[in-house]
Amino acid sequence: MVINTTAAKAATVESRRLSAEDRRRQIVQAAIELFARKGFEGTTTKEIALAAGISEALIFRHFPTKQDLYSAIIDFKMKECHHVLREELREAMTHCDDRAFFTRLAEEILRMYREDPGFIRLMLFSALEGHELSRMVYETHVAEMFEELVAYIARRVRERAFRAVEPRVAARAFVGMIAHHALVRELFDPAERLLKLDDRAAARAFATLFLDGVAWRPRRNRSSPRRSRAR
Amino acid sequence: MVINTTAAKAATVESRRLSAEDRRRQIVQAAIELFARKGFEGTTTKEIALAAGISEALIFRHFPTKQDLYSAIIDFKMKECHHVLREELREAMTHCDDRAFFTRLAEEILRMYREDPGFIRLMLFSALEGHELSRMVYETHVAEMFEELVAYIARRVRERAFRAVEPRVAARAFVGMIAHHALVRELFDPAERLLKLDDRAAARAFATLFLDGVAWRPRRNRSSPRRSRAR
DNA sequence: GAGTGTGGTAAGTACTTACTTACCTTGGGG
DNA sequence: CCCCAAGGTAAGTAAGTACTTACCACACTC
Repeated sequence: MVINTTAAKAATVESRRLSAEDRRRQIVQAAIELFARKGFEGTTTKEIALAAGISEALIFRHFPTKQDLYSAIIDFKMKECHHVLREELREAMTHCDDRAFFTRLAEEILRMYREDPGFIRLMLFSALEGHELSRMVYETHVAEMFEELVAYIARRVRERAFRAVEPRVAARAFVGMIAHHALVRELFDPAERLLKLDDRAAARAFATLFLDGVAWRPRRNRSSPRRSRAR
Repeated sequence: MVINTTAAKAATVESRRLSAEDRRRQIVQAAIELFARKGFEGTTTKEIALAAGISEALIFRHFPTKQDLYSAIIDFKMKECHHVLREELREAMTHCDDRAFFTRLAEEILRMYREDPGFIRLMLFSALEGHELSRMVYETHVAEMFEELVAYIARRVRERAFRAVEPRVAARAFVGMIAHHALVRELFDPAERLLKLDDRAAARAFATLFLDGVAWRPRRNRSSPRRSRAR
């Protein structure tokens, strides 16, 4: 098994004389981490250099300006995102297995937030600081996923499996439950004081809630007491 | 009608020799606006001075450090927030008018985001940059509102008006729909390309969705065709 | 093994930052 | 009227900041 010399070195000595491409990638990685933690404005090129274990000058050899480094991050993240819905989701869609579809979708979103919290922080910083990253990701990847979800809901409405809800509203509502929950846990309540819930249980609960609502309604085989559902 | 001299001047001449208290307040206001737009790190004391129409030195006469200015903002915002649920909401609660309660609650949240987008930006920047503001507001005001909502849902579950949902999960879900929608519009899709919806319609739609879910279920007086709601 | 191109850095530069100092200005009470 | 405390500022300072310059080191070719 032949190993790339530079890669081998990088792995062992923690970087000495990488190829330009490897070094660029390494700098981008370090920058992503720092921008996600402290924002673009809050991060200095010196810190990035330190984190990457190199001199500040080397950053500027690879990226003429700090802004160019940010642009490289955008390219990197735009390529990395592969948000075409996963196979099992498509399968649930074609089988009209709503419960499975929405549960899995929720799990996917929660997994994304859990596995790469830096990305959501990057997106938020980007949106707040007015950089392009968030706009680009939102207009391509997020919009694409959203439209697929809308299309599915619209179909289920046509098929009379769903009530006559506005598909775009329903889609926003469902994604909202999940994304808000994940965001709150990441940003505001990491100790989960207000709500402690593992991802699978959350996905199941939100999917159920989305499909059935909370208001009690009579089922065939039940007959519990019930009070006003006024107006 | 007797008018405070300094206040009168402030109103007309746009600030000349204010009282210390008035000046402090004015500086805090200017800082809030800038921190909300560009974050703590992204805002310079010079900019704040310019926005307030005073010299930089004056800021430091009133606030020893930039961080102290931020702390003053926290105090200010903590007092300003008065999130005890409004009267009409309490009324809907006691009357068990679920439809009205959840619609109004959604309207309130949407109104808050709409009227003071700066506040949510401040909260997000605070959480991302790791300052105290977001933690304090969340642990007091947000938690308080959340617990009231949880209590209401729990009661409605006991009364068999709601299915046996986990109240905290349901509360998170409902707030999530609304907050996510408002956040997306503020940060990612101000042009409302993915979903255009005025606040009243949104509140109504989300409340309905929360109460009834999307899945079609037979009603007394209807009999539409319907397909699998598998598993 | 001299030459050369590429990876890498130490030590700057010009400018900005949060924060100071030393000094004016004003209004209201004696 | 005059005085002085409190409001206000011009002009700093030291420590960053993004970015440069001039130079070194090593691998590889001829």
